[in-house]
Amino acid sequence: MSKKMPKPAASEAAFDQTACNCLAIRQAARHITRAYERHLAPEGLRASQYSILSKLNRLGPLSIGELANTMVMDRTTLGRAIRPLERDELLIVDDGRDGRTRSIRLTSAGVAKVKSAAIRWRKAQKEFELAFGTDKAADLRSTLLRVISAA
Amino acid sequence: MSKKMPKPAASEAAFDQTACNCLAIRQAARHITRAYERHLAPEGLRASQYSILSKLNRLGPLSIGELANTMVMDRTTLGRAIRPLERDELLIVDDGRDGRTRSIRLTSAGVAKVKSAAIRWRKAQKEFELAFGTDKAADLRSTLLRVISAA
DNA sequence: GTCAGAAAGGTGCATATACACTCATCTTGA
DNA sequence: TCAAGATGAGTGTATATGCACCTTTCTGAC
Repeated sequence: MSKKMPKPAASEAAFDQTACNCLAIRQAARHITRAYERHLAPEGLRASQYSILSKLNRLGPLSIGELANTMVMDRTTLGRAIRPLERDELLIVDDGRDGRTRSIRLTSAGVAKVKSAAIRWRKAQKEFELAFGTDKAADLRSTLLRVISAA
Repeated sequence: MSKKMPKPAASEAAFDQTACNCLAIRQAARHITRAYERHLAPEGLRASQYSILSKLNRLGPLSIGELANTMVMDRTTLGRAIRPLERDELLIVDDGRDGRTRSIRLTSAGVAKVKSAAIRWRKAQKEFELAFGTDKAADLRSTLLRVISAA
């Protein structure tokens, strides 16, 4: 067997229990999320909440489904994720273009929150890229985009 | 400003709201997790549950803290994650080496579950690597390991 | 031996995540 | 016009995630 081989042959790689792509990315995601959330905590925002506000700020009002798509998130997950933000009056959900669709948009408080939280986000981003490398981070992001579009 | 520049200068990259490392990795993690969980669903296992069982199978009995560390997971998260597995009698938690520590180990049903689930896992792994590339996947995993150790 | 601090774990709380299922609305073809 | 299928969203359920705070147990210095 290949017990002592440092690298299994490519044909065997898919059977190496220690080489799980899913575990690898989930671990890294947990790690990075914790780091970013430590920075965002003073604003009372979780990482995904900041992402949602930031997206809305850049793209303008979106439906539940549209926002979920841009976040690579299940529609039902997003539908619940916006509730704390709605409760805190950072965004408003009202009727969309037809009777089925709902439209999510930032309030002025939401816009202000994005603005102040962005300062924290930048620190998190800088901290990560200082340790990991700015170019490496850019490469990683583009790789992760390919993950989403490829598989 | 640089509205039409396809790539902001490196010095500005950290301020590009669309270049969030945290969002990028969380999106990709959601995407991959969904794919793997679709394969694992017939076994009644979530992705992290399979990871836990697989780790225990390879490493033998571990304490809560040890297992949490190897999973890059908070201790309290893991402490709760094992409960469904304990309930389903795939693992057992008993006393560890001293009065504080607890020891988690697979039952024979747990070992059997890892074995049957591994077949599904292999299919998920193959499916992903077929679309993304086996070598690219190996590169990605090593990059993600550096993410964890670097930042 | 005792007490301070470290170490291991558990609980309360809030949010994150997605599937199966259901409901309401819209669109389209007959 | 109206019924079938498509589309958008909400609910029920179960697990995932980690912080703040707490208790128990251990370890060392004295």
